[in-house]
Amino acid sequence: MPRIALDDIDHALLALLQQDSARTLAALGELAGLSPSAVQRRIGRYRDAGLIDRTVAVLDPRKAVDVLLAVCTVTLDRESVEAHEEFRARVLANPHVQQVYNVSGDCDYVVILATTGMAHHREVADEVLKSAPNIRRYTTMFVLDPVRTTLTLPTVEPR
Amino acid sequence: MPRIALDDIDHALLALLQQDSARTLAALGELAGLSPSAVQRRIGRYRDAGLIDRTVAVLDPRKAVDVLLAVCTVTLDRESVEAHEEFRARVLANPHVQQVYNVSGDCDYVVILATTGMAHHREVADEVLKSAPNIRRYTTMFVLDPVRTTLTLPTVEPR
DNA sequence: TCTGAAAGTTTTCATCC
DNA sequence: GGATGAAAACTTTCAGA
Repeated sequence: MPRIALDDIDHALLALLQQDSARTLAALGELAGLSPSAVQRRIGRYRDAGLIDRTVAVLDPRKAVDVLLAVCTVTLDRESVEAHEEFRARVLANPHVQQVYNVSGDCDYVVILATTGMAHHREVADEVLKSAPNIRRYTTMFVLDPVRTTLTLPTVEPR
Repeated sequence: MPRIALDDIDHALLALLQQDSARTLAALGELAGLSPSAVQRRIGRYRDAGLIDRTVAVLDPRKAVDVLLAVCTVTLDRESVEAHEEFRARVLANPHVQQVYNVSGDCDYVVILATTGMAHHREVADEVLKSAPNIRRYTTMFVLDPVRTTLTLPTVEPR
């Protein structure tokens, strides 16, 4: 699965697909200046290369009832490979762990938890963070307002 | 646009759609135990209620070339409504601001920036955070590994 | 190798029960 | 909620640049 070379049209298509993937091949072709079949071929290429990981419905966290989001920072006990692996396996096993980033800086991981309320949050946080091994400390910031929630990535701008 | 009552099948459908929205109505019906037309009606209801905000393609940040993610915490100068509004307008105007959360706790906002490299990051961070008004301080944690990146929300579990 | 077009298939949509 | 027919979209194939 080699790296895929992207031209200007690819960047346009990927931007469009990240905004709204429900458009038809014809509509995408119109916007990108390409025929529907050409658009389909390119999208197939993105999928085959793993560049497009999946297509999903995004819920509005303000509309979903009883959603509680929390941003947690996590510092591990020690920088051993085993501690990292154990931590990753544990958070990845929990479907309410929405996002996990291994970071450099003040902490080792930033984790976003998505639960259905404070009771649920305590349950998940306890299992994943509080009563878990290898964790030196963690902080919790509850989300008051999810101002923007996207996963949009830039594709390299052509020069 | 009233709040929508969800039953067990709705929760199953919403979970499925958040995992993979490319499935056909027939496939969804099979999994949820419903006819294709009933599935279509329910999905239409989610859209009308704004519960499903949009459908998007998700890129793999590890496969996308030259993607640099950073998690920033931001503390505003003062807790005035104007300062918050000014900050929100500025970050929302920038497409490389991937996520923004207003939080309670150690800081006021958690921001995730998605750029095409360090030069680009500096440019965006400078515009949005460094040379911006109303910001008392901010921290930057660069992402070494995006272990999990989803926007999956739980829908309330039926009792 | 990539594009565009046409034929054949599947899915979706709207209306009915 | 389920079923049917019409419309639309997608997939495949093929020929040209």
